[in-house]
Amino acid sequence: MLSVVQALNARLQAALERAFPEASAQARAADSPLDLQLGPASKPEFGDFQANGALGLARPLGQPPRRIAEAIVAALATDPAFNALCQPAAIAGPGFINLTLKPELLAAQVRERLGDPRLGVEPATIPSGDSPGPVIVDFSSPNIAKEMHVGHLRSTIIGDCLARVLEFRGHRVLRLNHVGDWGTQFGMLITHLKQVAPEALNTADAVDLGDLVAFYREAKQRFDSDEVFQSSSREEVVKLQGGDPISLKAWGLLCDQSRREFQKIYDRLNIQLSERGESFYNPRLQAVVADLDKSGLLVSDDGARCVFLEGVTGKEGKPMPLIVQKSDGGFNYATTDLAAIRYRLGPDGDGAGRVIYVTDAGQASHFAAVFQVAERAGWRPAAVSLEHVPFGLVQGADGKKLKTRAGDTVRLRDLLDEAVERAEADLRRRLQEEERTETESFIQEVATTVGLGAVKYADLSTNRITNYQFSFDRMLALQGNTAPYLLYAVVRIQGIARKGGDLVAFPDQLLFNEPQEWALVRQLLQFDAVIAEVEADLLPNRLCNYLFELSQIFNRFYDQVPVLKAEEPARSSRLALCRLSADTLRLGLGLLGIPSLERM
RNA sequence: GGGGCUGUAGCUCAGCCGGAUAGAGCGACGGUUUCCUAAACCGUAGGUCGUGGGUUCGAGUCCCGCCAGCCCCGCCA
Repeated sequence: MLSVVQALNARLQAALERAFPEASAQARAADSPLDLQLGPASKPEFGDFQANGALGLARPLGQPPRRIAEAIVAALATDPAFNALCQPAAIAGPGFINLTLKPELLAAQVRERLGDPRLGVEPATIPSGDSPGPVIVDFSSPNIAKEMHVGHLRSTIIGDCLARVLEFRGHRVLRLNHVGDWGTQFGMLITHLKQVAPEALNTADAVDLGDLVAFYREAKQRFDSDEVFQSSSREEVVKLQGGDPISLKAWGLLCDQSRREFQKIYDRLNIQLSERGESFYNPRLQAVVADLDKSGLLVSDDGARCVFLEGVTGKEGKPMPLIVQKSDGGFNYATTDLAAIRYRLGPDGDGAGRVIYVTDAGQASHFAAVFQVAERAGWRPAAVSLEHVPFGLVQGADGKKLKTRAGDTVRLRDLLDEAVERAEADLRRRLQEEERTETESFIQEVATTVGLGAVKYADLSTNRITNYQFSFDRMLALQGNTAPYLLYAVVRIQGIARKGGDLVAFPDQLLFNEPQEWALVRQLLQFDAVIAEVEADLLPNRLCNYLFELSQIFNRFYDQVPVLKAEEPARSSRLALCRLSADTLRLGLGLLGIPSLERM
């Protein structure tokens, strides 16, 4: 209904101009045009929209707000275009203007969306002329030679959802997996493996990933305590970076092995990603430093080469540096991130129009620093935005970082297994209670969809910036703001279809009489506005919240208004609401990365 | 010491550009099934929006101070 909002706003502006021509002209001349503050109604009884602007205009116009509202309402009353959209505007309280759309208009809007695969969501407007660069979503980013753990959960799920929403809007999206596949950790690992498990370095899968993780831990320990080991590790890094074939082969084997493990998780979660790890930027690191030097930003300090940040002071009020080349000549993650920005924005690289980094909130200052340097180096074209999309920690029931009972980090694989197992146990218990019999493949499909969907939904449904408390019991609960509740709403509609409801053919005119129908109509028509919001604010919980409310409103409708047993013409119109509800829920869930079910 | 984030019902959380009487779910208590899957629906109770100031017609929302928790701060990522 965004187009309706736009039209309405234009009518309000016109009414304001006619009611207060001098003041409007003056305000426009002063470059601060009067605004009637059109927004959604805060309560259903106020109608569809409300304009709050009259209150704020009282002072500049020197009149009581109610009289201003009256003048605007009077102007609206004589506007045919307004009258085509709305019932007569009403003034309430101190000067709010309440607007209610005409029922015919709402019914026609619903009719238009039936069978529309976009459900009223406009494709992103592509500026004419040169083709716009892709939107890059940088997410997931596990480390080679480590297993994916709960720390990768949020980035992976949130990043995928944002990418899906942007793709649906019609943007070209590059989903980049910036895996940690380079740097000192490989020096350590390779050096250690040479001594304890040399076969791992020249034979694929000679050791399994779990062992590799253990070797990694050992290597790290030796690195921290053994100076000889430390220096041979550094030599190993130099060899690797220099392209030594033996080191490169070993590195390649390790990466392949990890990659296959990651892919299992991504396949399971149905997540597409293009790997472009840190190593990709290795040949481009030197140029970063050279470029910063050329633009006069580079300063040598204590043997390290760095850029001093503006507006960020450390101890004793001195500006903080961002180190881009260590005193030993090596590069660090800041260099890699800068090289990535330069490549992603540059005409010889991706030429991106928007770059989104989905990483934990702890890296906020790092990204602020890196973005600032990129900015000052002149790498960011004016229209391009670099956005850090931070999220909070995953916590256990104790409010601390989620760990296993033994105190280890939780492997993602185990976490997903447990979600599916619990969903399966729930389902089997329910089947027994209801004396239903279902095939094994049905049980597996439902358990998998519910279990994985619950994990995703729980993560996406809270505002990502806050820490989030992980709880299998809550996310798998059958009622409340959970994946199973939403999935069930879809299933109920499928039930209507199975019992003979035609969800395909509809009359030209839809007729609604019941308040439950109108509530559903109004909610269904908000979909495009919600998608626009998610695209702008990158907050998936807005979409979750919308879908939850839609499910609630649908369930109320389903409970209180008969569909199949209704007489025509009500029956067809109600079936139309069922159809649009199902399509909206399925599409919405799909954008969250959650497939829907026919039965459950 | 500097910076960031958070603080809303017993618990978990929403709250958009500052708008009308601050919302939801869970939990608690009470009700609804000859009817499309009750994995649902309806109702009741529950609040000093951490705290003190300020801005204004109006503040959970904006600004400043303070308190509490978490996170980051030169050669790890």
